[in-house]
Amino acid sequence: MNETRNRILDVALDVLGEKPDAGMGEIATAAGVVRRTVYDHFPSRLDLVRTLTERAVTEMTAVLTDVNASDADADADAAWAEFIARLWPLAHRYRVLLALRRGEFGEAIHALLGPLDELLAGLVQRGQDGGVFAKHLPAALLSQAAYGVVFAIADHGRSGATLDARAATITSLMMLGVPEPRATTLADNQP
Amino acid sequence: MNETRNRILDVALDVLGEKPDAGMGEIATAAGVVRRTVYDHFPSRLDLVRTLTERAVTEMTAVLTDVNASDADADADAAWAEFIARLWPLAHRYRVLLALRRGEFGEAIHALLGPLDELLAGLVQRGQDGGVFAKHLPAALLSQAAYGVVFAIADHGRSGATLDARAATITSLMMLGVPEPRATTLADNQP
DNA sequence: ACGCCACTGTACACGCGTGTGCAATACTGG
DNA sequence: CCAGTATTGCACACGCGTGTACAGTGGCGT
Repeated sequence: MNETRNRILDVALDVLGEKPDAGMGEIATAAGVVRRTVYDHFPSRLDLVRTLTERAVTEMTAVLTDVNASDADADADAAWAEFIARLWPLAHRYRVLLALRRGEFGEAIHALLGPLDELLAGLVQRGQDGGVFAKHLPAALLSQAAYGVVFAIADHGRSGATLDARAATITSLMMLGVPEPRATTLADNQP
Repeated sequence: MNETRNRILDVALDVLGEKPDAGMGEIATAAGVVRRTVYDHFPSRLDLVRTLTERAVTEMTAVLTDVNASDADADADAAWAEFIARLWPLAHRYRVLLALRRGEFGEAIHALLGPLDELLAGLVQRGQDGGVFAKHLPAALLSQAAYGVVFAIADHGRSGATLDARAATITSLMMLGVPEPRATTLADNQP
């Protein structure tokens, strides 16, 4: 059934989130299904992981493009703050991507994440050009570092606490070069 | 011979730096030795990794305690800047620790790194108490995030370029709450 | 009732990395 | 030159995860 497939996907995200190198067996059991069944839906482990990643990229890209569209006129720091706020629930859910990017399928995963990386870099670049973000690092690196920290914080105490969302927003803004008072204000002005 | 042992250790650091999940075979070959020989020096893979980690912790701790001692009177941000500057060559060398911390021996490695983490948190705490570091995150988390970024940058373009040391120092200082002008100054005042 | 379909259960082949055993061989210091 | 030690070269056992094969079972709609 298609419901089973989605359940496997959801459970896999949880399981891999806790243990990135979990095997098909563990995932199957956690999904209340037999290993063989998982292979019926996903011919190989890579297929599973790829599907998961595509899902993540799709959702995150949607958020980022939406933010870019609605804040096209605002300062990049405000856009970033809104992005992180809306990204937060996803960041915790897909925190496993951090670990997945290195190891086994790193190559394949990295490729899927590529387009998102470019969007991110673009936003940071806009901020640097506008003078709201610092230029101690090229946009490509700085954006990676900043959202890497966001994911790292999301991985922390294991829950999507709103408190942490605030901290993640502030921290990432500061490392982007936004002064603390302004960063705090932006983080608190989020819905 | 003891020289062989050290060579294995050195090579293992390189190999694992490139590919954290490299097997004993790859390490042995890279060291110009047979797999069996590696096992003569390190009974298990964990022994090898643990030895490597202990070495890293020892060297890094030495740097941090030394900095703490010589800058006990200075502001924490200056101490941090000096710490990163002196840590830099090691950070690149031991960048593999980032990956090692998760996966297989994560537990064991984490334990070894514990004492160092505390030192780090202590320094950040001092900065927070002194008002030079921001308090958007508890010292324990903030310190982890900050030196995580340093290692991440060290892992980037694959060389211990001095330029990157500067960027790493600035970035970490800013996320600790140090305003950009001050962060830049501190980064440039390093020997 | 019947057939379709998802899922189960079990078994097997395969590759791969770990760790061990042991005889043979190179090397080094006295 | 000889002894002792480091290193080599296989061989093997083991565990583990992947991916496949195939017969069996349960539900569900028509």
